[in-house]
Amino acid sequence: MAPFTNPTKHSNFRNRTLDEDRKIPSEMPSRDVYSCTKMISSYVNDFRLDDALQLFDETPVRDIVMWNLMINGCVSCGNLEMGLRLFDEMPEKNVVSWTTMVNAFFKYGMIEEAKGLFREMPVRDTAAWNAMVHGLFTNGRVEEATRLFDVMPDRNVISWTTMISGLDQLGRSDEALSIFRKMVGIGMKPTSTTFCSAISSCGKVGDFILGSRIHGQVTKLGYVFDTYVIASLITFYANCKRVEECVKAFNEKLHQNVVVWTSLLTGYGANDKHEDALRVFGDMIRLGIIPNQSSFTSALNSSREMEAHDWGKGIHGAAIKLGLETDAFVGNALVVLYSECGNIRDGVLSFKEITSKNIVSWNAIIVGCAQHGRGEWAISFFSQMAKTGINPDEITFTGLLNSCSHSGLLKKGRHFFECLQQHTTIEVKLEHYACMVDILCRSGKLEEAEDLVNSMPMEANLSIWLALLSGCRSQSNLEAAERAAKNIFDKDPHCAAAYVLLSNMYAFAGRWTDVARVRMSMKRAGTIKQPGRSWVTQKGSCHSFIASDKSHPLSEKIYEKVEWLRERLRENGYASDQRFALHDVEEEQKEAQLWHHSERLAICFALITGAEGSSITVMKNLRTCEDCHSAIKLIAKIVQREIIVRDSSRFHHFRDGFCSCGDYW
DNA sequence: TTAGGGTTAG
Repeated sequence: MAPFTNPTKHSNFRNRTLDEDRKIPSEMPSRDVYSCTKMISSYVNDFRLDDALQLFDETPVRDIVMWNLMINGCVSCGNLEMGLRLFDEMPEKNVVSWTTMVNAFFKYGMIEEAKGLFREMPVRDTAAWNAMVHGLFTNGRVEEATRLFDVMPDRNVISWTTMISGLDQLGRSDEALSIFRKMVGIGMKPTSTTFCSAISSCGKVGDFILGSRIHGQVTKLGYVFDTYVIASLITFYANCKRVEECVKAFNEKLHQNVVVWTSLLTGYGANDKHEDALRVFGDMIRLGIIPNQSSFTSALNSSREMEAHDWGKGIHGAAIKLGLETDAFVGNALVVLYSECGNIRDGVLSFKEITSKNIVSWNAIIVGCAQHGRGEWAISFFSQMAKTGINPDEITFTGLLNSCSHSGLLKKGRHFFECLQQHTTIEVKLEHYACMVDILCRSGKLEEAEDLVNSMPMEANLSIWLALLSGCRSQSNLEAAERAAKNIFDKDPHCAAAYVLLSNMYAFAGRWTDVARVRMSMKRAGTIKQPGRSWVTQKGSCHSFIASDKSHPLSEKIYEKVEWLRERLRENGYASDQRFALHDVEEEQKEAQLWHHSERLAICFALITGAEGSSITVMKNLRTCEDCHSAIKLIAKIVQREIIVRDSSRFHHFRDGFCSCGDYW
């Protein structure tokens, strides 16, 4: 070890490792309290509590600063008990010691203990009062915090800022802004911290005028280069849908701060500019700014919005390298990304990686399984969730009921609905009724479904009546369908889905006069049927098709593939179900029409462009027709590829001549 | 220039 001329006074600890430093005090004849305190502080910052405590124990002379630091160190390293023991043992306590302990209790959610300690304090300064107000806010006690602020003897700028940020963070940004106005009114000068919270509030309530005015003020005061202020400004402009202003605020200087970058990334996402968001994410990585949990969450959400499965997978890889895939926010985003991009297997794997699963994680996986018709998986996840002690909420039940509907689980569906109504305090909402109606309809219990709609405690909405109407279609019950349709048209005379369902039902029954009548009323109502559209996303580009579409650059090859498949299917004895063509045309034309449905064009596009043997994912805006459903089962078998189709309500996994929905959708 | 109180993205 290098000799020291005067290690006590002049040792320079910079450029040394903690362990090198560690040797110094024990070799010194009399330890300097100041340097030991500094060392303890370093250990604590590195979460090396044992080393900190050892040094603390070995130090013969300990002043109150060291005691206070050690208490705080125990608490911030997660050992409240030790902190409390030191607090009890310390020979003399000052106001800082008491405040440190009050904060410790709040940190662990021990509100009553914190309040008790505050009452016992022999002396309370403004910082102690501020700690109380802040602690109450962070534990959700808005009213108590406000009351305390009202009665505290002195208020400084920190007291006011605590109020503003506390209210803002608990969703009461309008009240936060009135406190801000009051503060300015009495002549109290806000600091950059105050401005941050006020700007955040402006964004949440959409007060563009006040936010811009504050922006002017912070510029004048020279706070505009403060990273906190910049990040708040970017988010404020994003919330106000002023993306250009976000970019302007960001471009004020070259940033190295991850939060500022993430604000921009998230801001783009919040304004549906997902490509820009992902570009920002790429720039961050190129510039060596290490993305954190939030950056990953936003980037994954943007990938999901773009249905860019391959990009999402790349971002997932980057998250794994940083060990962030186990984080709940990142993990939840991954589960939703994968399941919405048709890849429920990776959704489940990502879910399993999450270390601390929260209600959002459980809901994400249950809803994901529901969308993919994996009812049994969803129910099994639900039982696992119950074992962890996390209580289900209304989303969990929507997911469960949807699972039962998409997997045809009538008994389980009834059980969960009854459970929701009788054994929870969760409010039964319209969507729960819609799911139950769906379950009953799809199990052939049309009458019971109608009874349920008629006996509901609230008025049925459009989607409930539509669920019933769809049920009537699959049961071919025209009479009940007409009743449901009447209720729909009473509410919305423009409902395209209802016109289409009804007219298809008449066409099915060969009642062409009624078909014409429905089409006529649809025309009179000025309603236009939404055209069926299917698309495939590759490397962030969306290739979209409508029926008989010839606009794609690869159109010629796509139609060649269509003909090729048509021939292969015919060889396999496939006969198309021409009831789905639904037009008064020659038989041959009807078949050709079916072959030019958008999903078949999209599948052929994916077949000629995707890698050999890889699975194909197609998204569709409407429900897949039954003929396409049968055809795709065979196509999957012939080309030996998995074909995943997401229609308007769920995912279908076609493989080897079968569909995961079991022809039940 | 070693202890307690307020801030940014999701």
